[in-house]
Amino acid sequence: MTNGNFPDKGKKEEERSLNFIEQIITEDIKSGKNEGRVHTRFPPEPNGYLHIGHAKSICLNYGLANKFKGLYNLRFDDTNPLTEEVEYVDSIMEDVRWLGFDWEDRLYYASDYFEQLCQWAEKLIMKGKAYVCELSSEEIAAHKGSPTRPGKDSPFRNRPVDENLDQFRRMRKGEFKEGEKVLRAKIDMSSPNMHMRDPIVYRIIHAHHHRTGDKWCIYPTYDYAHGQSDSIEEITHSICTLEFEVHRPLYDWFIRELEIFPSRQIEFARLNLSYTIMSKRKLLQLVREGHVSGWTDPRMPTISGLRRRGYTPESIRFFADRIGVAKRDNVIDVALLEHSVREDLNKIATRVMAVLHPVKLVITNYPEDKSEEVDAVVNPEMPELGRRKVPFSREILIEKDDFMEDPPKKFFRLAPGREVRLKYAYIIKCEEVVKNDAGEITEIRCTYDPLTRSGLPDANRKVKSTIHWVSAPHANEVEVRLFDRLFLKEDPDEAEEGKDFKSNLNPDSLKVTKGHVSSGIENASPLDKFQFERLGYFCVDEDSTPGRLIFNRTVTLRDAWARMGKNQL
RNA sequence: UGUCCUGUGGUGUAAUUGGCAACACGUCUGACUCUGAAUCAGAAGAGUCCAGGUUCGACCCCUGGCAGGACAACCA
Repeated sequence: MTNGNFPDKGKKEEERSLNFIEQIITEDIKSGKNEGRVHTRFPPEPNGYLHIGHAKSICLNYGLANKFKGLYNLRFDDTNPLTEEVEYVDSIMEDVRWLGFDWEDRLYYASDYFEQLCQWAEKLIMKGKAYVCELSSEEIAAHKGSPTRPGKDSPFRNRPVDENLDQFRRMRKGEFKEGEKVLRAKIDMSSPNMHMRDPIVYRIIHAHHHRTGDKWCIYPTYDYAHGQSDSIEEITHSICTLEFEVHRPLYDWFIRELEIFPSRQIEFARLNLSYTIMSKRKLLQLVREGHVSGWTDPRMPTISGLRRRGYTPESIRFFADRIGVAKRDNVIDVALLEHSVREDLNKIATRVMAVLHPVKLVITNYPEDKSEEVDAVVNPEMPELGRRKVPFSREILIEKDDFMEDPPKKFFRLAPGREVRLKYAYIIKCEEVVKNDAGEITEIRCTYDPLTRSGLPDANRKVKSTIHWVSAPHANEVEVRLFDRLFLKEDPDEAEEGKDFKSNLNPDSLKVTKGHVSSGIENASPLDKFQFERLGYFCVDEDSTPGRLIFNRTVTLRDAWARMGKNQL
């Protein structure tokens, strides 16, 4: 895995200062902790698709291991059979692999550790550090107190060890109903840290698990399973997001009581992106309620959505690298993500001319029966890819926006009496505008100067701008999906009273239109990336059929003209 | 009226035994241009949450505030 298109990255890596996690690891190595070994892991729960926030975590974990010549594991945190599915397991593996990370033979599941976890639970019981509690979930909550009020002991707290052991084994055998009993760690009901108030270790769930089937009816909770899984895999640095900071004393408590390998938990601030939601729950809601076409909808911040949108793994890794790692809450400007793709796509995307909002242009002094081929570059950033022929004829289509009947001073595209260069072809001059009864422009009539054909010795007369075009009789018709941000507000959760994030959904986040493309896309297949010159980057969608290509707009090009308009408002 | 975490340009991240704040995105100029892209050159923008203290000197150390966030799921 390289960042070939981002040359500054690898070069400056040495000089770049370390983030706080790298500093911790550096110190650990220096002090000889874990014999200098570094082993990280990415532990997704298979209850949804991975999103760009996960990408940050994946790049962090795998990047750390790479940097310190260590190892990384992929581990599914599958301790809740109610919400987890194989569909998610599969998508997660695909996404991590696509991002460019290879876990080799280190693919694990927390569910593989259920037996060990259960043995350790018995160990806690025998040490008098865990007990079976028969309070209802409401009663347990009530006994828990609040952050500012201490809790009360459960009446089952001082059960004898034998009884606890017997009860727990009967829980495992399936003798009880869900919610009837739980196993709790015996710590401190008056701890200022809520997580230390006799947290639940095992609960009864009579449900089919995607991997263990019906073997188990008791399942470990996150707090109990996660740290122990880290320990079993001898993870040295267990990196997670900030909300688990308050769990760390409990994480350490289990490891200490069980006397097992001491993994160390380190927390960092999760990624937030402007105009984007990152909550799996809310993303699921968008999917279920049909606001998007699914988890892979190109407007979704999911890895699979971004992939379908036309993002490259390189661009996402570059982005993850740029945003940094720290502990303070942050909101990254979505413009940085867009900058990341543009930077990569500029270098790799094949150039093609396409007109999305066409208006007919007739070159009146061009012979009616003639057509020719002009010479175009495949990608100016990679001249070695060679050149391509583009058909040209008397009738072409140009972008509506590239013509103005009564242009302001700053507009230097086509207008009556003005000259403009047709990219790769001739300089033309607008002579006449034809309108229909409604006053709409139906045709622009121009003359061309045959001596200005690109490549000719006298072709380089200065004109104010160059526009793209498509020969009307040769145009390939395609479907184009123009995406815009899914939410109108920078913080989608900022909604009016009684409304939620969905009230900020952008009604125009998807516009479907017909595109007319010149040659160059004949052999395109899904995920192929193009730049439609002067418009943006586009990617072939998987919904394409042999007869009809569908293009997704990944991002527009930066557009100084559009920005001028924005500033005037 | 708890515990823990965090506070540096618009945004994000730096400043590594304390030496008057750097980089990226964004913004704005200008050059170049057969993509109003890319590229190149440049500019504006923070005096580091506040108040004390230690020190020749503090973003960095100490004290006290203030602000924001996390924690009361048999979710992870």
